[in-house]
Amino acid sequence: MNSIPTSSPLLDWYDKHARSLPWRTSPEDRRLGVIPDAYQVWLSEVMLQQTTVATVKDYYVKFLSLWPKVEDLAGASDEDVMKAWAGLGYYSRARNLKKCAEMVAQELGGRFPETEDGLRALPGIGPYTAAAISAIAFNRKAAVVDGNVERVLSRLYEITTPLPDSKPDIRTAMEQLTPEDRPGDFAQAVMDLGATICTPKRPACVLCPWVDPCTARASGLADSLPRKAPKKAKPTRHGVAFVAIRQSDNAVLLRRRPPKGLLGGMSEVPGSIWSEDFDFTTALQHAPFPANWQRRTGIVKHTFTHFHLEVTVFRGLLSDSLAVLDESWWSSGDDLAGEALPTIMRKIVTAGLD
DNA sequence: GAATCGTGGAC
DNA sequence: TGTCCAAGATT
Repeated sequence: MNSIPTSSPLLDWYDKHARSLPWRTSPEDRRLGVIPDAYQVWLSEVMLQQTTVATVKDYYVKFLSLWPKVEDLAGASDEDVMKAWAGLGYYSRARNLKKCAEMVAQELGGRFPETEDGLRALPGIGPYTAAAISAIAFNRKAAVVDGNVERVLSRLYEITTPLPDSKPDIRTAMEQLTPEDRPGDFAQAVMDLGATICTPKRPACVLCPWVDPCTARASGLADSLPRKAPKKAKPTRHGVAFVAIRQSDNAVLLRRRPPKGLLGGMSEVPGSIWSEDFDFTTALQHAPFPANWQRRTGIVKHTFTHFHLEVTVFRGLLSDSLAVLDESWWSSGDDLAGEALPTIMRKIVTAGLD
């Protein structure tokens, strides 16, 4: 055992075991000369940033159906894009997606740049996504480094330095490992290997095409790599939210969040800020208007990237339609279902309507 | 360099 | 129930 790692065994494995995904050009089709659509590659890669394949699939199909070409997406309204993205998370991706589509359609003649530098200049495209698009859509040699690659190469070369300090070494290794011939398939092969064989826990080393050259496998360290710097604890923030219900049609009062920051540009029900030392004695001061607000039993709990949230929900039943306040609107039925409501807000609305 | 920025599934 | 973490980018 302990040969020098090369791309060949992995590419051979990929030819047999590549996952079939809606945005992927299979190795067979590639051999037949099928050219991937850069728009489709870009769309999928942005959606896949920190998001699982299973979650992305339906959103990808929906977006491609709504906006088949980059010009279609560029011509869509910001609101429609945010509505279609609702629930997928990391909403700055959706804002940047729209900006990027506009730049490609209006300034680049509808064609995505082929180089990493050219791609990197577009909003929402960082080092990973630029390399992925360049390699997958344009068959250019680029070191595609994502979380899978970090894990697979940390084990293959037994890199014991904790992430993120080990990133430079991992990048260098990926640059040297990536073949001139099939850089896109190779990148996807490493990612498929990481997703199905070289998994974070209990890797299936006996099935791995790189088992021979894998030094972590030889030393028994595979399942303990990569090492990572310890994470910070999440504090818990509290707040209140108000579900105003128009009794005639069960419409709910909504408003827009500020364009940047947490859930930026998305819709919400009126409520307080969320803080660690929220003062519940002033809860009703955050209501959109005076009413017979009734506290719902149970608290809506949600966890964001860097804090836990516990929201106390109030419901108010309105017999007459009040004059709608600044930048607010009523929404019911199919309209409500299609609103740009992030998951936390859907939980709150559900709690209010129960 | 460290923080910010969502969500759902696996264990 | 809590933690991990998934095809990261931006500031």
